[in-house]
Amino acid sequence: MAATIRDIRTQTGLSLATISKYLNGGNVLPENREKIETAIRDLNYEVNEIARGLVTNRTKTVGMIVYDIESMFSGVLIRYVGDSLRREGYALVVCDSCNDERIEADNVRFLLNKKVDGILIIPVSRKADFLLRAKEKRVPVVLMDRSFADSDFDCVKIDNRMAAYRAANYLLERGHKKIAIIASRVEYTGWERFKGFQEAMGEAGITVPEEYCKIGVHTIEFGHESMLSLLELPDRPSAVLMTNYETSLGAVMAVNESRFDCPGDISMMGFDDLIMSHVVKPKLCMVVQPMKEMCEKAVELILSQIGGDEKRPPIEISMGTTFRDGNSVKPLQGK
Amino acid sequence: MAATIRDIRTQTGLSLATISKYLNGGNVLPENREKIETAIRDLNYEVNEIARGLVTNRTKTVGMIVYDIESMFSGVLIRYVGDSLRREGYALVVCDSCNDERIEADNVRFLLNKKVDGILIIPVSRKADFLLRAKEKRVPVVLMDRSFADSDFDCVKIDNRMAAYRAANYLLERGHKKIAIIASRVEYTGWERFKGFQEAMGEAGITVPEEYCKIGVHTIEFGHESMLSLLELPDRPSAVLMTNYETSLGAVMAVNESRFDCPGDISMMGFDDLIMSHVVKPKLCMVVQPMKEMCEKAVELILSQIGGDEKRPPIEISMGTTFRDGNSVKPLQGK
DNA sequence: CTGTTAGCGCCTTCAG
DNA sequence: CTGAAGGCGCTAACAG
Repeated sequence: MAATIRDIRTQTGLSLATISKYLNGGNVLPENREKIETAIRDLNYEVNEIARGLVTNRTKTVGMIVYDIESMFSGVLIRYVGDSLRREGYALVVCDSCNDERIEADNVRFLLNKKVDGILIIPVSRKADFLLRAKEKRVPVVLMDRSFADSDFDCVKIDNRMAAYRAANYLLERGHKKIAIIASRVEYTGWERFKGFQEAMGEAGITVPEEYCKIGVHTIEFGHESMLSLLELPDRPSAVLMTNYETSLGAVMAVNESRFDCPGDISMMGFDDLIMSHVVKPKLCMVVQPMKEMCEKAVELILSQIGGDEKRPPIEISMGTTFRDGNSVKPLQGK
Repeated sequence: MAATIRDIRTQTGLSLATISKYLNGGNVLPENREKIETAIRDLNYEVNEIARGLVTNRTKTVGMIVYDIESMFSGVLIRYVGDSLRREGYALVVCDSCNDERIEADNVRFLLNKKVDGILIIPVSRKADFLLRAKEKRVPVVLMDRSFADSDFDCVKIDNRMAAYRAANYLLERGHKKIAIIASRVEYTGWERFKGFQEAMGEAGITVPEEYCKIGVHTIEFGHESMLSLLELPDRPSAVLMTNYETSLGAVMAVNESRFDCPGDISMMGFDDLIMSHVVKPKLCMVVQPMKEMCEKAVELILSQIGGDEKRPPIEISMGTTFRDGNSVKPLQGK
């Protein structure tokens, strides 16, 4: 049996209160402190977090609900979040929504039942209803990567419209006019990015033909097939913007398998500098999200909610993106 | 405040014991059962797992330690394990060892401290020392994907040697003699597979030249650069075996970027049918691991240990692999 | 600074 | 089948 606080009492002759206080960083006479410390060592004592949790109503555990754990993007977020949390002694319980709103709602219930101290979530649903229970129970929630139309939750994401807007302008400035896009109607981010793209094109006075707009899902497959069909178009675009990691990867593969050359025949601009870019040829120009910073910020927010007694208004953080230069975009003569 | 068992008492007039028994599936008079059930609904009662855990010494939580959470392989395992566990009401706490033995040992300590009911682990270390503490505390452990030289833990994996052995023979039977391999000296599986490969080649009376053996790490980068350098060899191999998902992916990309054609100039055989294969050209021949089954089995084992009172001897399950046919291997005229 | 005394919410003997 | 009482390991007021 593991040693308990009582065993320490019998060995030191001190009272439970004193020992507890010591364990929680209170002030104790140096002489007693000494005694306790040796007792802890002798007995191999470790606090029982469960017992502590029962009284403090804290579990030192936070839940993270991701839209799809098989996506690279989720994987990276889990990693950074896990790291940051761990550094503060918190465990991370991961739940996968499999891109399904029903499962997502279920995940929230599950985590609340497990008494997590807070929930980080990359939501699938576009409405916040399913988070109501968390709010009722006053379990802090932080949205990541995506937000709701009128959310009053903390949220950490990037400015998706702006990112795509700037990406489109980058291409426009280099003389491209026939620009296609591979985006998503399912994923919030894909949709936002599509709007940013449209905005830039609109301002440039260009109407994007329908066959240049590949709006589907953020998967490797979709990126792949979209790029293939774009390449086969009679009036081939001169540049393509892929709005996330998976579609970027799929599109690059498609081009490399084809008889076309990038950037010779077609220019490409991607999203999310994960592994691929260090490997793939050509070196892809891309919009880079500050993944690590996002995660650290999200953890900071959730911990501040957990620790904070006075509740503050929700904070929505929109981070900027950066460009990574490559050689996948050819400047055209025009302009 | 959430409702407690006491609130149910006041509403039903029954005693705590009766209610508790009901909650744990015991027999209760139908009339009382009725009362309790309506009270539960009225009060929105949910058992407090924390409190229950304190007395039963169970948390309904298991930990999973993966060697590297950014690897696709880990991602898939986490997914299936999480699913199976969840179905039984268990939460999954994920820890990333970042391929570092020190972090790995720390993860074990952390999980034990969090009082998980069991630990699933894809180990980084090749020795089991760091798991001793778990054994002392009688926390069940199940190894996944990799095992130790003399482990007495439950373990679920594939027969790596045999898988590679058969893969090599597949190539040999189709007349290939100049076969190269991309494997790993770091990852247990890569090393095992390398041995299986060597065995098959040895039996075929072929000595594999040193420059055909790319032994490094299981990363996309390594697969990529290895394939590039193999392609540049004066005496180019006619076929290459990649021993895991990441190296397969990297190698395919390398070939597609190069001036060589698969299977025209070079044949390829990969490992692990994750996403890539549905996308990539050519359709890759590969060794497929029964990921889902492995995970289900692992969960079954850990739960049986958790639930079982009498302890049984450790079980080591070695699953078979299957082939997925493709068109990345060209039969040679010889033989 | 230290000790005493209650619980946190639940389960589990025991009697009845 | 039901009820009463004790305790899981720890924290949180209070007094001293």
